[in-house]
Parts: sequence; C-alpha cells; structure tokens
Amino acid sequence: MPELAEVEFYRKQWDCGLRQIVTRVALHKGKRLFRDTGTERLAVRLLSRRLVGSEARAKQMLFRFSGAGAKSPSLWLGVHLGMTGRLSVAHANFKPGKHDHLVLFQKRQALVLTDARMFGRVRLYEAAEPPGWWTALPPAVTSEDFTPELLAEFCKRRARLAVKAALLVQTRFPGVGNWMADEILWQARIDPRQLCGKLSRARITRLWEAARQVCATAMETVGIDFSDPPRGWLYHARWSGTGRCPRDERPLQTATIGGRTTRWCGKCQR
DNA sequence: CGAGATGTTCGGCT
DNA sequence: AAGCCGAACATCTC
Repeated sequence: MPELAEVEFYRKQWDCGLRQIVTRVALHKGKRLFRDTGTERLAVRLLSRRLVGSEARAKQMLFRFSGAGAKSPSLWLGVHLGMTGRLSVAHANFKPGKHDHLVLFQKRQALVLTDARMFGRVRLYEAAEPPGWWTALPPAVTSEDFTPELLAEFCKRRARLAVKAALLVQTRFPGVGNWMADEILWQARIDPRQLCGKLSRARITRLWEAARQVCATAMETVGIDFSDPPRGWLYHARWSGTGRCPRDERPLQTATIGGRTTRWCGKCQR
C-alpha cells in the first residue's frame, strides 16, 4: 500500500517513542521481512537503545537509535513497508498478533511494525553515518534537482517504455507508486500507454509539473494526517470499477501497464 | 474458489 | 548490452 506520503505518515506514528529506550524487542524469527538482517542480531542490538530520530524518503524510512555507549556509533533501522506494511503504536502490554513481525517495547508504549504479505524489509546498520543505500537515494520529485531537463533525458533513454511504467521507476520518481502514477498522468492529461520517446517537450514539461504537484499535495494531505487528497482528483474515482473521470464524467478505462492495474480517461488523456 | 492487490527483484528474452 | 517483461515472493480480500 504505502507510497511517498503514506510512508511519511507511518514514520510519524513512532514519534511518540522519541527519546525513550527500547526495553524489550519482540519479533517473528526467520520471516522474509528480515532477509537482510539476522533476527538474533536485530533483537540484541536494538535492546536498551534510545530512539533519537527518524526520516522518510521515497518509500524508505530510517530510524536512528543512540549508540550503546557515549562514544559508540549510532544504530540505524531501515524500514520499507512493501505492499501491506504499516507502523502503529500500542499499549506497553501489547501482545503481538500474527502479522506484527517487529515490536519495540518502551516504558510507555510499544512501536509496532505490521506486514501481512512481508514484501517489506527491515535492515540494521551500526555506524556513525547513515547507510549508503540511504544517502544514495535519488533526488525527490519535489526537490530543485528534479528538473524538466532531467526528465527529458530520462524519457530519451527509456524511449520504448510506456510512460505509466516509467513513473514507477524508483530511481527517477522516488516514492511514486501505482495510484500516484495514475494521478500524475491524469492531471497531465497524458495517455498512460504513450511511449516516453514519443512525448513532446511540452508534454514532458506538463508531466514534470503534474508529478511535482501530486507529490507536494499528497504530502500536505495524506502525509500529514492520512486525510484524503483534494476533491476532484482521480484518486477518488479510480478504486471502483464504475469510476468516472472527474473532469468529463466518462467511465474510466482499465488496463495492465507496466505490470500494474492502470486507470485513465480515454477522452481527456491523449 | 479464483483473481487481484498503493512493491521489488530476478531471470530470461530481445 | 541495455532495457523490457513476466514471474515470484506470501497473505488476505472481494
């Protein structure tokens, strides 16, 4: 489920645990979620550490814990929520359910990671600086580095790729997922089946603007309190099979593009 | 009961 | 050889 803004929302769910020490760790050993980091190591290392900060970028989260001693390096917990992951807070006497694979107990509450399908991943690093995979994440769609020129260059290199599939490429559109990709194309009035190489410079600029707008607005709504995106967005129509285009009321088209269910308006998207 | 799901990765094909 | 596509991953819901 989680894309850019949902990830930011979930990250904040653990904020109430800031400045507090982990008193107990519960986890489900051997689950796919922990494929990068042995579960034994995870449990041992997190114990007695203090949660001191967190950040979300793209679909990734990075939680920082204090070192074991004053001079010890920080501990970094990387979390990706996959398709069905979420973070929540529970009472200190919480009993983990079947899909609550990682629970960090603190004095006043428990920080819970739930993920039924386990497409997510958890990884642990001990170092003074954040891990390389984190610092190497591409520039955010809303950043100054994400320029129309960068997008034009990308479209040129991926000339044979449908633009819908292109929007899901995380190295260029970090954090954009399936519903955001559809929203961006609808707002830019571009047919998701269009090949990147066929897009005019003017349409690439429209795509660039729509991408930035959708990402920024999603962060201000979903990212703040999980409230709905603005009225009039495709978002509200795309979930039901009978959904209609908010602009012209035409029934939405449905197809699999880039391996994902895609919905668009055959009239206003060209 | 079968199909599909707001994601990533890998193997194979062009 | 880069780049594209489909399958696999594991579980739940419609």
